[in-house]
Parts: sequence; structure tokens; C-alpha cells
Amino acid sequence: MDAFYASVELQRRPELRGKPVVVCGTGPRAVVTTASYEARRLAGIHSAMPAAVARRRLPDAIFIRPDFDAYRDASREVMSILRANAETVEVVGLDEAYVDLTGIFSPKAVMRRIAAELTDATGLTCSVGIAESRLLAKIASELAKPAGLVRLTRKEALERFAAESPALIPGIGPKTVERLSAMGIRTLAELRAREEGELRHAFGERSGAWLHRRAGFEDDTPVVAEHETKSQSVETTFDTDLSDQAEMERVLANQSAELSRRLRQRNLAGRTIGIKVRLDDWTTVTRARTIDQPTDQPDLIGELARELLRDYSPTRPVRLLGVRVAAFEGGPQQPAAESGQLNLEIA
DNA sequence: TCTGGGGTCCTCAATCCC
DNA sequence: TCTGGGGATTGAGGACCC
Repeated sequence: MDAFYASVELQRRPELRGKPVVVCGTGPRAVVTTASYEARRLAGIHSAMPAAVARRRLPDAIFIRPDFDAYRDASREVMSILRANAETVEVVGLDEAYVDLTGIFSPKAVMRRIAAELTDATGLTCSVGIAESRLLAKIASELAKPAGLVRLTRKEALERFAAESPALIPGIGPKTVERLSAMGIRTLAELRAREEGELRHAFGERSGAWLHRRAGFEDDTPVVAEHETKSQSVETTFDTDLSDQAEMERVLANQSAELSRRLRQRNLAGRTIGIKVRLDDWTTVTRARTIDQPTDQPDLIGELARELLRDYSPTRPVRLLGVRVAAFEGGPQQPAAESGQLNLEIA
């Protein structure tokens, strides 16, 4: 979906159409969650940018506090339309999904029709990428933004992006780009030219092989409708850093109660309870303990969380605290022996 | 200008058990 | 009895994504 949160806001407030809109929190440490295309064009505002920077760059923009309930509602409507039109839909976040188009005769026509239906029903626009794999479909959908449709083959990608930075590939972020650059690799062609063995040695067995495949735009991961939840967490960044232990413990207690509430809503209980502590210098520490029986009890989660914090005893001011529960009952499941599902068509 | 919240997956090390 | 390899599990840290 294009500029999803901002676009949902514009649906509710059409009078803002054409103006730069920035969805972000109000606190001193808030970041931009979405900027409308006007805001991006006028001032280069993008998501994850500190809200303070956005305000300074474009004081006249419309700043709106995020309303996740509304975005969830809109997302549900979008996804239900996708599911009504396709066998297998994999939802990836509120505003993104993969659709398995295997066996469809004219994927372009089908996706044009679905995109039009989405816009009719919600007033929102989306961008569609169609390709033989998820990886290529994702890249194609980036090229299609906004409100377009792009079909991309592996052969086209190999030619077109040979001189591009490895950062073009989803999953290759700034840190990996930096490490590759230190190895003299600055383009996808250069990455592809390296021996897989060298990449495995530098990045580890799995990551090295993964990099090598991705550089050649190879990807055979299937589209799967259901995702098992692995963990759930609640975390808070404070407007000003905390140093008082008692206050931190109160925060953990409240977070544990909230987390417990959300776990119960989803009928989840886990054996691993963990905390996350971010200090003022941005170092991030996690501590966890695994117990015998799965729990969703606020008191038990809170008690363990406070114990973990006392054992760690941060020596610097704390800017973020969080609680996490993982290792849910029914736990790590064996990969089901699955039938080879090749040559996917995906949007 | 100073970096959210909620997740997933990977690596590496330690430990336990067979 | 000693030694070693290998799998499973746990914990910590980190990269990345929406």
C-alpha cells in the first residue's frame, strides 16, 4: 500500500489532500512513521526520521498522531479483499502482502483488477510487483511505486541492476553494505562474481550462501498463508532517561500486565520471559530466563522481569525498557515435509 | 537531528546429554 | 574409564524489516 498510514488519514480528512502530511508521535523522541509523497518530495521526509527533524525541515506540514486502530481496520479490509481473490495470501505487516499467482493465466490483468477493487473499496492505492519469486516481486513493487504495476524477470533484474548497490536487495542493510564494501564489493555484479566459499567464510555458513543466492536474484521461499507467532513484547522509550530503580520496576510491572493482557487475547503462553534495556549511550542489553511451564500470568511475568532487571542493575541512565515472552506452547515445530512449489507468480 | 515499537532470523558460545 | 563428536536447548547480541 502506498504511504499507507498517511493515506488512511487523508481518507478521513480529504481537505488535507495535496498537502504534505507526516504521521508521527508527539514526544521529544518520536520518529516519523509515514510521510505522504508531498512531504517526501518537498523536504525528503521519510519514515524512521526523528520527528524533530521533520518539524524543522517542514514546519508547515500537517503532523498527525498515529491511530493504529484505524490502520488495523483499513488493513483488515485490504487483506480480506486479497483473500477473497486469491488462494494463498501472506500478510507481511499492516500494509504489505504476497499473493501466490501460480497457475493464473494473466497475472497482470488479475492484479490490475484486484488493485482497482482495493481502491474502489478503500480509496487507497497500492503498488504491485509481479515476478517468479518473492524477492523479485518485492523489488518490482518498489519500482512500481506509487500506484503502479511492474512485472520483472530474473534475467531483466540481472542486467538492469548489475551496477546497483547490494542495498537494493531486501535483507541487505547498511551494516552488510559496509562489510561488503570493505571486501571491495560495491555492486551486485561484484557480489555475484565472488566465490560462495569466500562469502560463507566472511559471513557465516548460512548468511554467506544466502548472500550469494540473493546476488543472483535467486529465491525459492514459498508464499505461506499462516505464520506462527514466535514472541510478543511491549517496550517503551522514555521522554527522559530513568535512573531510579523503583520507577523502572513499576514500568516493568505495568508492561507485564499489558503484555499478559495481549497474550491472553491471543491465547498464547510462553516459557521464556525476557527484558530489554537500552541505556543512554544506546547500548542494548537483553536478559532472559526460561521456566518449566508456559505462562501468561501478569504477576509471574512481572516478578521475573523485575528479577532480571535487579540482576543486571544498569549503571547508566535507561532510555528504554521492555518485556518479552517467547517459546510458546506447541513450540518449535518440525518443518512439514512440503511439496515442491516452484515458479510462483507473486504480487 | 539524534535516532519508535513490534517483530523475525542469524551467529556464536555454553551446557547438557547420548 | 577416558575421550570425543554431535544434537538440542538456552542465552546474548545484532542486523534487518514494516
